[in-house]
Amino acid sequence: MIRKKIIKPKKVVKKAVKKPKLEKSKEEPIILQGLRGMKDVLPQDQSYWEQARRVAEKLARDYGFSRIDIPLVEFANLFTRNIGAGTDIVEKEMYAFTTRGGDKVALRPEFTAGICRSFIQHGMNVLSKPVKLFSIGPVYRYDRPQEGRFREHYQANYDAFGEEDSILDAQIIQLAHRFTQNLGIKNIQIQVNSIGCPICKKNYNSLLVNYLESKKNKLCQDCKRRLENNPLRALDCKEDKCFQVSAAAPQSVDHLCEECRTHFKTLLEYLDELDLPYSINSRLVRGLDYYTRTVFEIYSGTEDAKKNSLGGGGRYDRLIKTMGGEDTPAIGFAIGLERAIAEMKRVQAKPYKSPKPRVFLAQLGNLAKKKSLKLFSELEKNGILTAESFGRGSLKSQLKIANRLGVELTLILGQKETLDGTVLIKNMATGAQETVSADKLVDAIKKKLKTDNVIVLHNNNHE
RNA sequence: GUGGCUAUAGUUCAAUGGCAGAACACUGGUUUGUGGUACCAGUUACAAGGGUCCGAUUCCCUUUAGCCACCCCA
Repeated sequence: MIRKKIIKPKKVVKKAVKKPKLEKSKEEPIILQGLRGMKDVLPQDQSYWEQARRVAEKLARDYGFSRIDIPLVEFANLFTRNIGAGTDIVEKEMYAFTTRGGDKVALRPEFTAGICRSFIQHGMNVLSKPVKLFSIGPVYRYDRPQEGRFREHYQANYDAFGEEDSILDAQIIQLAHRFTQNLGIKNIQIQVNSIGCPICKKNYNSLLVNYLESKKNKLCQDCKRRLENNPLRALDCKEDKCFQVSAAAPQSVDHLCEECRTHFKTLLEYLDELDLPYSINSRLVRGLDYYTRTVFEIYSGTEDAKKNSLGGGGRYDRLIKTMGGEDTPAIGFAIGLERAIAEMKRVQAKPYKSPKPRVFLAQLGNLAKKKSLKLFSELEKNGILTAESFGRGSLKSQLKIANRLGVELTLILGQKETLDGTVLIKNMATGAQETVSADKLVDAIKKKLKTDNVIVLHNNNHE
Protein backbone atom coordinates (compact mmCIF):
# COMPACT_ATOMS: atom_id res chain seq x y z
CA MET A 1 0.00 0.00 0.00
CA ILE A 2 1.13 3.47 -0.75
CA ARG A 3 0.51 6.17 1.76
CA LYS A 4 0.30 9.79 1.02
CA LYS A 5 1.15 12.52 3.35
CA ILE A 6 0.82 16.20 3.59
CA ILE A 7 4.03 17.32 5.15
CA LYS A 8 4.32 20.43 7.15
CA PRO A 9 7.89 20.52 8.39
CA LYS A 10 8.44 21.59 11.94
CA LYS A 11 10.65 24.40 10.74
CA VAL A 12 7.69 26.03 9.14
CA VAL A 13 5.87 26.04 12.43
CA LYS A 14 8.85 27.65 14.12
CA LYS A 15 9.07 30.30 11.47
CA ALA A 16 5.42 30.94 11.79
CA VAL A 17 5.98 31.86 15.38
CA LYS A 18 8.55 34.40 14.31
CA LYS A 19 6.66 36.02 11.49
CA PRO A 20 3.10 34.88 11.72
CA LYS A 21 1.61 37.55 9.50
CA LEU A 22 3.75 36.86 6.45
CA GLU A 23 3.44 33.10 6.62
CA LYS A 24 -0.24 33.14 7.16
CA SER A 25 -1.44 35.46 4.48
CA LYS A 26 1.09 34.75 1.79
CA GLU A 27 0.72 31.18 0.67
CA GLU A 28 -0.96 27.88 1.23
CA PRO A 29 1.15 25.04 2.55
CA ILE A 30 2.82 23.03 -0.15
CA ILE A 31 1.19 19.66 -0.53
CA LEU A 32 3.93 17.11 -0.92
CA GLN A 33 1.82 14.69 -2.81
CA GLY A 34 1.53 13.74 -6.41
CA LEU A 35 -1.72 14.44 -8.16
CA ARG A 36 -4.38 11.81 -7.90
CA GLY A 37 -3.93 8.93 -10.25
CA MET A 38 -0.44 10.03 -11.23
CA LYS A 39 2.56 8.00 -10.28
CA ASP A 40 6.27 8.57 -10.10
CA VAL A 41 8.34 5.97 -11.84
CA LEU A 42 11.04 5.46 -9.26
CA PRO A 43 14.59 4.30 -9.92
CA GLN A 44 13.91 0.78 -8.67
CA ASP A 45 11.23 0.37 -11.32
CA GLN A 46 13.20 1.76 -14.20
CA SER A 47 14.61 -1.58 -15.25
CA TYR A 48 11.09 -2.66 -16.19
CA TRP A 49 10.34 0.58 -17.97
CA GLU A 50 13.60 0.41 -19.84
CA GLN A 51 12.75 -3.09 -20.96
CA ALA A 52 9.30 -1.99 -22.10
CA ARG A 53 10.73 0.98 -24.02
CA ARG A 54 13.34 -1.17 -25.64
CA VAL A 55 10.82 -3.76 -26.75
CA ALA A 56 8.55 -1.02 -28.08
CA GLU A 57 11.33 0.60 -30.05
CA LYS A 58 12.76 -2.62 -31.36
CA LEU A 59 9.40 -3.79 -32.65
CA ALA A 60 8.84 -0.41 -34.26
CA ARG A 61 12.09 -0.83 -36.17
CA ASP A 62 11.46 -4.48 -36.98
CA TYR A 63 8.01 -3.79 -38.38
CA GLY A 64 9.01 -0.67 -40.27
CA PHE A 65 7.49 2.04 -38.10
CA SER A 66 9.10 5.45 -37.97
CA ARG A 67 9.12 7.26 -34.71
CA ILE A 68 7.00 10.36 -34.39
CA ASP A 69 6.63 12.61 -31.37
CA ILE A 70 3.66 14.87 -31.11
CA PRO A 71 2.64 17.41 -28.46
CA LEU A 72 0.85 16.42 -25.33
CA VAL A 73 -1.66 19.19 -25.89
CA GLU A 74 -3.97 19.73 -28.84
CA PHE A 75 -7.06 21.76 -29.57
CA ALA A 76 -9.80 20.16 -27.53
CA ASN A 77 -12.12 19.75 -30.48
CA LEU A 78 -9.59 17.55 -32.25
CA PHE A 79 -10.54 14.96 -29.68
CA THR A 80 -14.20 15.76 -29.19
CA ARG A 81 -14.90 15.70 -32.90
CA ASN A 82 -12.92 12.63 -33.80
CA ILE A 83 -13.02 10.34 -30.81
CA GLY A 84 -16.71 11.13 -30.46
CA ALA A 85 -18.49 13.69 -28.30
CA GLY A 86 -20.63 11.02 -26.67
CA THR A 87 -17.81 8.71 -25.66
CA ASP A 88 -16.75 8.51 -22.04
CA ILE A 89 -13.21 9.41 -22.94
CA VAL A 90 -14.10 12.88 -24.10
CA GLU A 91 -17.36 13.39 -22.29
CA LYS A 92 -16.15 12.67 -18.78
CA GLU A 93 -12.45 12.07 -18.84
CA MET A 94 -10.75 14.84 -20.74
CA TYR A 95 -8.27 17.19 -19.17
CA ALA A 96 -9.50 20.27 -20.98
CA PHE A 97 -8.70 23.87 -20.21
CA THR A 98 -8.44 27.28 -21.76
CA THR A 99 -5.06 28.84 -22.33
CA ARG A 100 -4.08 32.42 -21.57
CA GLY A 101 -4.61 33.15 -25.22
CA GLY A 102 -8.15 31.80 -25.04
CA ASP A 103 -7.58 28.55 -26.94
CA LYS A 104 -9.58 25.59 -25.80
CA VAL A 105 -7.09 22.79 -25.48
CA ALA A 106 -6.87 19.36 -23.91
CA LEU A 107 -4.26 16.88 -22.77
CA ARG A 108 -4.32 14.00 -25.21
CA PRO A 109 -6.49 11.13 -24.00
CA GLU A 110 -4.99 8.87 -26.68
CA PHE A 111 -2.58 9.11 -29.57
CA THR A 112 -4.50 8.48 -32.74
CA ALA A 113 -6.24 11.83 -33.12
CA GLY A 114 -3.00 13.75 -32.78
CA ILE A 115 -1.14 11.40 -35.07
CA CYS A 116 -3.82 11.84 -37.72
CA ARG A 117 -3.68 15.60 -37.35
CA SER A 118 0.06 15.47 -37.90
CA PHE A 119 -0.34 13.09 -40.82
CA ILE A 120 -2.66 15.48 -42.60
CA GLN A 121 -0.87 18.66 -41.59
CA HIS A 122 2.45 17.46 -42.96
CA GLY A 123 1.04 15.95 -46.12
CA MET A 124 2.20 12.45 -45.31
CA ASN A 125 -0.32 11.06 -47.76
CA VAL A 126 2.26 11.66 -50.50
CA LEU A 127 4.64 9.21 -48.88
CA SER A 128 4.92 5.63 -50.01
CA LYS A 129 2.15 3.58 -48.43
CA PRO A 130 1.70 2.25 -45.92
CA VAL A 131 2.97 5.05 -43.74
CA LYS A 132 3.81 3.49 -40.41
CA LEU A 133 4.22 5.68 -37.36
CA PHE A 134 5.29 4.82 -33.84
CA SER A 135 4.88 6.89 -30.71
CA ILE A 136 5.43 6.46 -27.02
CA GLY A 137 4.46 8.73 -24.15
CA PRO A 138 1.87 9.66 -21.59
CA VAL A 139 -1.85 10.09 -22.18
CA TYR A 140 -4.38 11.56 -19.77
CA ARG A 141 -7.82 10.54 -18.65
CA TYR A 142 -9.66 12.00 -15.71
CA ASP A 143 -10.81 8.65 -14.44
CA ARG A 144 -11.19 7.35 -10.95
CA PRO A 145 -7.96 5.53 -10.26
CA GLN A 146 -7.73 1.83 -9.53
CA GLU A 147 -5.11 -0.78 -9.94
CA GLY A 148 -3.99 -0.67 -13.54
CA ARG A 149 -5.95 2.48 -14.14
CA PHE A 150 -4.37 5.88 -13.81
CA ARG A 151 -5.02 9.44 -14.79
CA GLU A 152 -1.66 9.58 -16.46
CA HIS A 153 -0.46 6.47 -18.13
CA TYR A 154 2.02 5.61 -20.83
CA GLN A 155 1.20 4.04 -24.12
CA ALA A 156 3.22 2.67 -26.95
CA ASN A 157 1.24 3.41 -30.07
CA TYR A 158 1.52 2.10 -33.61
CA ASP A 159 -0.45 3.43 -36.57
CA ALA A 160 -0.32 2.44 -40.22
CA PHE A 161 -1.90 4.56 -42.95
CA GLY A 162 -2.91 3.92 -46.52
CA GLU A 163 -3.51 0.21 -46.72
CA GLU A 164 -6.94 -1.33 -46.64
CA ASP A 165 -5.93 -4.95 -47.04
CA SER A 166 -6.55 -6.99 -43.92
CA ILE A 167 -3.04 -8.36 -44.12
CA LEU A 168 -2.03 -5.17 -42.38
CA ASP A 169 -4.58 -5.82 -39.66
CA ALA A 170 -3.05 -9.23 -39.19
CA GLN A 171 0.42 -7.78 -39.05
CA ILE A 172 -0.55 -5.23 -36.41
CA ILE A 173 -2.15 -7.95 -34.34
CA GLN A 174 0.98 -9.97 -34.76
CA LEU A 175 2.99 -6.98 -33.58
CA ALA A 176 0.75 -6.68 -30.52
CA HIS A 177 1.33 -10.31 -29.77
CA ARG A 178 5.07 -10.01 -30.22
CA PHE A 179 5.10 -7.07 -27.88
CA THR A 180 3.78 -9.07 -24.97
CA GLN A 181 5.86 -12.07 -25.94
CA ASN A 182 9.05 -10.03 -25.97
CA LEU A 183 8.27 -8.75 -22.51
CA GLY A 184 8.08 -12.31 -21.31
CA ILE A 185 4.33 -12.34 -20.78
CA LYS A 186 2.88 -15.73 -21.51
CA ASN A 187 -0.64 -17.05 -22.01
CA ILE A 188 -1.75 -14.24 -24.20
CA GLN A 189 -5.26 -14.10 -25.54
CA ILE A 190 -6.32 -11.98 -28.44
CA GLN A 191 -9.91 -11.13 -29.12
CA VAL A 192 -10.99 -9.86 -32.49
CA ASN A 193 -14.20 -8.63 -33.94
CA SER A 194 -15.45 -6.66 -36.87
CA ILE A 195 -17.92 -3.89 -36.31
CA GLY A 196 -18.18 -3.21 -40.01
CA CYS A 197 -18.20 -0.04 -42.01
CA PRO A 198 -20.40 2.85 -40.85
CA ILE A 199 -23.31 1.44 -42.83
CA CYS A 200 -23.36 -2.06 -41.42
CA LYS A 201 -22.37 -0.67 -38.04
CA LYS A 202 -25.48 1.46 -38.04
CA ASN A 203 -27.71 -1.29 -39.32
CA TYR A 204 -26.52 -3.72 -36.74
CA ASN A 205 -26.92 -1.24 -33.95
CA SER A 206 -30.57 -0.59 -34.73
CA LEU A 207 -31.15 -4.30 -35.15
CA LEU A 208 -29.70 -4.93 -31.74
CA VAL A 209 -31.62 -2.13 -30.09
CA ASN A 210 -34.83 -3.46 -31.60
CA TYR A 211 -34.11 -6.89 -30.28
CA LEU A 212 -33.22 -5.68 -26.81
CA GLU A 213 -36.23 -3.38 -26.68
CA SER A 214 -38.46 -6.35 -27.35
CA LYS A 215 -36.94 -8.17 -24.36
CA LYS A 216 -36.62 -5.13 -22.22
CA ASN A 217 -38.60 -6.48 -19.29
CA LYS A 218 -36.21 -9.41 -19.02
CA LEU A 219 -33.16 -7.20 -18.62
CA CYS A 220 -31.55 -5.97 -15.43
CA GLN A 221 -31.58 -2.34 -14.36
CA ASP A 222 -28.10 -1.67 -15.65
CA CYS A 223 -28.87 -3.10 -19.03
CA LYS A 224 -31.97 -1.01 -19.39
CA ARG A 225 -29.76 1.97 -18.95
CA ARG A 226 -27.16 0.53 -21.31
CA LEU A 227 -29.84 0.26 -23.94
CA GLU A 228 -29.85 4.03 -24.07
CA ASN A 229 -26.19 4.87 -24.26
CA ASN A 230 -24.28 1.70 -25.10
CA PRO A 231 -26.48 -1.19 -26.21
CA LEU A 232 -23.56 -3.38 -27.20
CA ARG A 233 -22.48 -3.38 -23.62
CA ALA A 234 -25.64 -5.24 -22.64
CA LEU A 235 -24.28 -8.26 -24.45
CA ASP A 236 -21.51 -8.41 -21.92
CA CYS A 237 -23.71 -8.39 -18.81
CA LYS A 238 -23.04 -11.07 -16.21
CA GLU A 239 -26.61 -11.24 -14.95
CA ASP A 240 -28.17 -14.59 -15.71
CA LYS A 241 -31.32 -13.26 -17.26
CA CYS A 242 -29.42 -10.83 -19.45
CA PHE A 243 -27.10 -13.58 -20.51
CA GLN A 244 -30.05 -15.58 -21.76
CA VAL A 245 -31.31 -12.63 -23.69
CA SER A 246 -27.94 -11.85 -25.22
CA ALA A 247 -27.32 -15.47 -26.18
CA ALA A 248 -30.04 -15.20 -28.78
CA ALA A 249 -29.22 -11.65 -29.81
CA PRO A 250 -28.09 -10.87 -33.31
CA GLN A 251 -24.31 -10.85 -33.70
CA SER A 252 -22.44 -8.13 -35.47
CA VAL A 253 -20.41 -10.48 -37.61
CA ASP A 254 -23.59 -11.95 -39.06
CA HIS A 255 -24.74 -8.57 -40.24
CA LEU A 256 -21.75 -7.25 -42.10
CA CYS A 257 -22.05 -6.08 -45.65
CA GLU A 258 -20.43 -8.18 -48.34
CA GLU A 259 -17.15 -6.26 -48.42
CA CYS A 260 -16.78 -6.07 -44.66
CA ARG A 261 -17.46 -9.77 -44.32
CA THR A 262 -14.80 -10.61 -46.86
CA HIS A 263 -12.39 -8.28 -45.11
CA PHE A 264 -12.99 -9.98 -41.80
CA LYS A 265 -12.86 -13.45 -43.33
CA THR A 266 -9.47 -12.86 -44.91
CA LEU A 267 -8.19 -11.39 -41.66
CA LEU A 268 -9.12 -14.59 -39.87
CA GLU A 269 -7.34 -16.58 -42.55
CA TYR A 270 -4.21 -14.54 -42.03
CA LEU A 271 -4.46 -14.98 -38.29
CA ASP A 272 -4.83 -18.72 -38.67
CA GLU A 273 -1.76 -18.69 -40.83
CA LEU A 274 0.13 -16.89 -38.07
CA ASP A 275 -0.95 -19.39 -35.43
CA LEU A 276 -1.98 -16.64 -33.07
CA PRO A 277 -4.05 -17.47 -29.98
CA TYR A 278 -7.09 -15.50 -31.00
CA SER A 279 -10.79 -15.86 -30.53
CA ILE A 280 -13.71 -14.01 -32.01
CA ASN A 281 -15.62 -11.97 -29.51
CA SER A 282 -18.72 -10.61 -31.15
CA ARG A 283 -19.34 -8.47 -28.08
CA LEU A 284 -16.04 -6.67 -28.36
CA VAL A 285 -16.62 -3.00 -28.90
CA ARG A 286 -14.19 -0.24 -28.37
CA GLY A 287 -14.89 3.04 -26.69
CA LEU A 288 -14.00 5.30 -29.54
CA ASP A 289 -16.34 6.32 -32.32
CA TYR A 290 -13.86 6.28 -35.15
CA TYR A 291 -13.35 2.54 -35.33
CA THR A 292 -14.53 0.63 -38.36
CA ARG A 293 -14.26 -3.01 -39.30
CA THR A 294 -11.48 -4.73 -37.36
CA VAL A 295 -11.23 -4.17 -33.63
CA PHE A 296 -9.11 -6.23 -31.26
CA GLU A 297 -7.82 -6.40 -27.73
CA ILE A 298 -5.02 -8.30 -26.13
CA TYR A 299 -5.21 -9.85 -22.68
CA SER A 300 -3.07 -11.83 -20.39
CA GLY A 301 -5.09 -15.00 -20.09
CA THR A 302 -3.63 -16.61 -17.01
CA GLU A 303 -6.06 -15.07 -14.54
CA ASP A 304 -9.79 -14.63 -14.65
CA ALA A 305 -11.22 -13.37 -17.85
CA LYS A 306 -12.12 -10.17 -16.06
CA LYS A 307 -8.58 -8.92 -16.31
CA ASN A 308 -7.98 -5.55 -17.80
CA SER A 309 -6.82 -5.58 -21.34
CA LEU A 310 -3.18 -4.86 -21.95
CA GLY A 311 -3.81 -3.13 -25.21
CA GLY A 312 -6.06 -2.87 -28.15
CA GLY A 313 -6.67 -1.27 -31.44
CA GLY A 314 -8.52 -1.36 -34.66
CA ARG A 315 -9.16 0.07 -38.03
CA TYR A 316 -10.30 3.64 -38.62
CA ASP A 317 -10.70 3.84 -42.35
CA ARG A 318 -12.83 6.97 -42.37
CA LEU A 319 -11.09 9.11 -39.83
CA ILE A 320 -8.54 10.84 -42.03
CA LYS A 321 -11.18 11.83 -44.51
CA THR A 322 -13.55 12.98 -41.79
CA MET A 323 -10.81 15.17 -40.44
CA GLY A 324 -10.35 16.78 -43.83
CA GLY A 325 -7.53 14.74 -45.30
CA GLU A 326 -7.44 12.61 -48.37
CA ASP A 327 -9.41 9.38 -48.03
CA THR A 328 -6.92 7.11 -46.29
CA PRO A 329 -7.64 3.81 -44.59
CA ALA A 330 -5.71 3.22 -41.40
CA ILE A 331 -5.24 0.89 -38.49
CA GLY A 332 -3.69 1.38 -35.10
CA PHE A 333 -2.73 -0.33 -31.91
CA ALA A 334 -1.85 0.92 -28.45
CA ILE A 335 -0.57 -0.89 -25.41
CA GLY A 336 -0.59 0.42 -21.85
CA LEU A 337 2.88 0.31 -20.40
CA GLU A 338 1.86 0.30 -16.73
CA ARG A 339 -0.36 -2.68 -17.29
CA ALA A 340 2.23 -4.48 -19.34
CA ILE A 341 4.81 -3.89 -16.64
CA ALA A 342 2.44 -5.03 -13.90
CA GLU A 343 1.97 -8.21 -15.88
CA MET A 344 5.72 -8.63 -16.31
CA LYS A 345 6.11 -8.47 -12.56
CA ARG A 346 3.28 -10.87 -12.01
CA VAL A 347 4.82 -13.53 -14.20
CA GLN A 348 8.30 -12.63 -12.99
CA ALA A 349 9.54 -11.66 -16.40
CA LYS A 350 13.09 -10.39 -16.56
CA PRO A 351 13.59 -6.64 -16.61
CA TYR A 352 16.36 -4.91 -18.49
CA LYS A 353 19.74 -5.24 -16.89
CA SER A 354 21.70 -2.06 -17.17
CA PRO A 355 25.48 -2.17 -17.17
CA LYS A 356 26.91 -1.99 -13.69
CA PRO A 357 30.17 -0.45 -12.63
CA ARG A 358 32.93 -2.99 -12.29
CA VAL A 359 35.37 -0.58 -10.70
CA PHE A 360 35.17 1.47 -7.54
CA LEU A 361 37.33 4.45 -6.81
CA ALA A 362 38.19 5.02 -3.17
CA GLN A 363 40.07 8.05 -1.91
CA LEU A 364 41.71 8.82 1.37
CA GLY A 365 42.80 12.21 2.58
CA ASN A 366 42.35 15.71 1.23
CA LEU A 367 45.02 15.59 -1.42
CA ALA A 368 43.81 12.28 -2.78
CA LYS A 369 40.25 13.51 -2.72
CA LYS A 370 41.18 16.36 -5.02
CA LYS A 371 43.06 14.07 -7.38
CA SER A 372 40.33 11.46 -7.43
CA LEU A 373 37.84 13.72 -9.12
CA LYS A 374 40.08 14.04 -12.14
CA LEU A 375 40.98 10.37 -12.10
CA PHE A 376 37.28 9.52 -12.14
CA SER A 377 36.85 11.62 -15.24
CA GLU A 378 39.84 9.92 -16.89
CA LEU A 379 38.27 6.55 -16.31
CA GLU A 380 34.95 7.74 -17.66
CA LYS A 381 36.62 9.07 -20.81
CA ASN A 382 38.22 5.67 -21.30
CA GLY A 383 34.91 3.90 -21.05
CA ILE A 384 35.50 2.40 -17.63
CA LEU A 385 32.26 2.61 -15.70
CA THR A 386 33.33 3.56 -12.20
CA ALA A 387 31.48 4.01 -8.94
CA GLU A 388 32.64 6.23 -6.12
CA SER A 389 31.58 7.64 -2.81
CA PHE A 390 33.47 10.89 -2.62
CA GLY A 391 31.49 12.09 0.33
CA ARG A 392 32.74 9.32 2.55
CA GLY A 393 35.99 9.66 4.43
CA SER A 394 36.99 6.31 5.81
CA LEU A 395 38.39 3.65 3.58
CA LYS A 396 36.40 1.09 5.43
CA SER A 397 33.05 2.58 4.58
CA GLN A 398 34.09 3.06 0.98
CA LEU A 399 35.08 -0.57 0.65
CA LYS A 400 31.78 -1.49 2.18
CA ILE A 401 30.01 0.36 -0.57
CA ALA A 402 32.29 -1.18 -3.17
CA ASN A 403 31.48 -4.59 -1.85
CA ARG A 404 27.78 -3.92 -1.88
CA LEU A 405 27.95 -2.75 -5.47
CA GLY A 406 29.69 -5.96 -6.38
CA VAL A 407 32.54 -4.34 -8.25
CA GLU A 408 35.49 -6.41 -9.37
CA LEU A 409 38.22 -3.90 -8.69
CA THR A 410 38.65 -1.13 -6.18
CA LEU A 411 41.17 1.58 -6.87
CA ILE A 412 42.64 3.06 -3.74
CA LEU A 413 44.10 6.50 -3.94
CA GLY A 414 45.59 7.62 -0.63
CA GLN A 415 48.16 10.09 0.57
CA LYS A 416 51.04 7.76 -0.20
CA GLU A 417 49.85 6.86 -3.69
CA THR A 418 49.18 10.46 -4.57
CA LEU A 419 52.72 11.46 -3.67
CA ASP A 420 54.20 8.48 -5.53
CA GLY A 421 52.03 9.01 -8.59
CA THR A 422 50.56 5.54 -8.25
CA VAL A 423 47.24 3.88 -7.60
CA LEU A 424 46.53 0.74 -5.63
CA ILE A 425 44.37 -1.81 -7.42
CA LYS A 426 42.54 -4.26 -5.23
CA ASN A 427 40.91 -7.36 -6.60
CA MET A 428 37.69 -7.68 -4.65
CA ALA A 429 37.31 -11.38 -5.21
CA THR A 430 40.77 -12.46 -4.10
CA GLY A 431 41.80 -9.51 -2.00
CA ALA A 432 45.09 -9.25 -3.86
CA GLN A 433 46.51 -5.75 -4.19
CA GLU A 434 48.90 -4.28 -6.66
CA THR A 435 50.45 -0.87 -7.06
CA VAL A 436 50.34 0.58 -10.56
CA SER A 437 51.75 3.84 -11.79
CA ALA A 438 49.02 6.35 -12.55
CA ASP A 439 49.78 6.70 -16.25
CA LYS A 440 49.43 2.97 -16.81
CA LEU A 441 46.30 2.66 -14.78
CA VAL A 442 43.73 2.58 -17.57
CA ASP A 443 45.51 -0.20 -19.42
CA ALA A 444 46.02 -2.17 -16.26
CA ILE A 445 42.34 -1.96 -15.39
CA LYS A 446 41.25 -3.00 -18.86
CA LYS A 447 43.57 -5.96 -18.76
CA LYS A 448 42.37 -7.05 -15.35
CA LEU A 449 38.72 -6.72 -16.18
CA LYS A 450 39.18 -9.04 -19.10
CA THR A 451 41.03 -11.78 -17.25
CA ASP A 452 39.11 -11.54 -14.01
CA ASN A 453 35.78 -11.57 -15.70
CA VAL A 454 34.98 -15.24 -15.37
CA ILE A 455 35.82 -15.61 -11.71
CA VAL A 456 33.91 -12.55 -10.69
CA LEU A 457 30.74 -13.48 -12.49
CA HIS A 458 30.47 -16.45 -10.20
CA ASN A 459 31.03 -14.50 -7.05
CA ASN A 460 28.72 -11.60 -7.65
CA ASN A 461 25.73 -13.06 -9.24
CA HIS A 462 23.02 -12.08 -6.88
CA GLU A 463 20.05 -10.04 -7.97
C1' G B 1 -19.06 9.84 -11.51
C1' U B 2 -21.70 5.89 -7.65
C1' G B 3 -21.04 2.34 -3.59
C1' G B 4 -17.69 -0.45 -0.13
C1' C B 5 -12.94 -1.47 2.56
C1' U B 6 -8.40 0.66 4.31
C1' A B 7 -4.51 4.44 6.16
C1' U B 8 1.37 3.40 12.06
C1' A B 9 9.24 4.45 10.30
C1' G B 10 12.09 4.08 3.53
C1' U B 11 9.59 -1.18 3.29
C1' U B 12 6.68 -5.29 5.64
C1' C B 13 3.99 -5.66 9.98
C1' A B 14 2.72 -5.16 15.69
C1' A B 15 0.53 -3.05 20.16
C1' U B 16 -2.37 0.67 22.79
C1' G B 17 -8.24 5.70 25.44
C1' G B 18 -2.62 7.76 29.29
C1' C B 19 5.69 6.40 27.66
C1' A B 20 4.24 3.64 19.76
C1' G B 21 7.56 -1.74 19.10
C1' A B 22 9.99 -5.41 15.77
C1' A B 23 12.25 -7.10 11.29
C1' C B 24 14.56 -5.55 6.90
C1' A B 25 16.85 -1.09 4.96
C1' C B 26 19.93 3.20 6.07
C1' U B 27 24.23 5.72 9.03
C1' G B 28 28.26 5.01 12.28
C1' G B 29 31.31 1.95 15.47
C1' U B 30 33.91 -2.92 17.40
C1' U B 31 41.54 1.31 18.17
C1' U B 32 44.73 4.29 13.87
C1' G B 33 44.72 3.02 5.43
C1' U B 34 40.88 -2.47 3.86
C1' G B 35 35.02 -5.42 2.54
C1' G B 36 31.34 -10.48 4.20
C1' U B 37 29.24 -12.49 8.80
C1' A B 38 28.63 -11.38 13.99
C1' C B 39 28.03 -7.76 17.88
C1' C B 40 26.94 -2.62 19.52
C1' A B 41 24.86 2.16 18.79
C1' G B 42 21.99 5.74 16.04
C1' U B 43 18.27 8.19 12.43
C1' U B 44 13.21 7.78 10.79
C1' A B 45 6.18 6.93 11.67
C1' C B 46 0.58 7.35 14.16
C1' A B 47 -2.14 10.77 6.24
C1' A B 48 -4.64 15.96 7.13
C1' G B 49 -8.41 18.71 9.75
C1' G B 50 -12.29 18.83 13.28
C1' G B 51 -15.30 16.53 17.36
C1' U B 52 -16.21 13.46 22.10
C1' C B 53 -13.07 12.96 26.48
C1' C B 54 -9.26 15.07 32.16
C1' G B 55 -6.55 12.78 28.18
C1' A B 56 -7.29 10.27 21.19
C1' U B 57 -2.52 7.01 17.12
C1' U B 58 -6.86 4.24 19.21
C1' C B 59 -13.95 6.20 19.33
C1' C B 60 -16.98 9.65 15.83
C1' C B 61 -17.22 13.12 11.49
C1' U B 62 -14.96 15.49 7.19
C1' U B 63 -11.07 15.72 3.66
C1' U B 64 -7.17 13.37 0.99
C1' A B 65 -5.11 9.02 -0.93
C1' G B 66 -4.85 3.69 -1.98
C1' C B 67 -7.50 -0.72 -3.01
C1' C B 68 -12.22 -3.34 -4.54
C1' A B 69 -17.03 -3.45 -7.23
C1' C B 70 -19.88 -0.61 -10.88
C1' C B 71 -18.82 2.43 -15.11
C1' C B 72 -15.21 2.65 -18.63
C1' C B 73 -10.70 1.57 -20.65
C1' A B 74 -4.61 1.01 -21.70
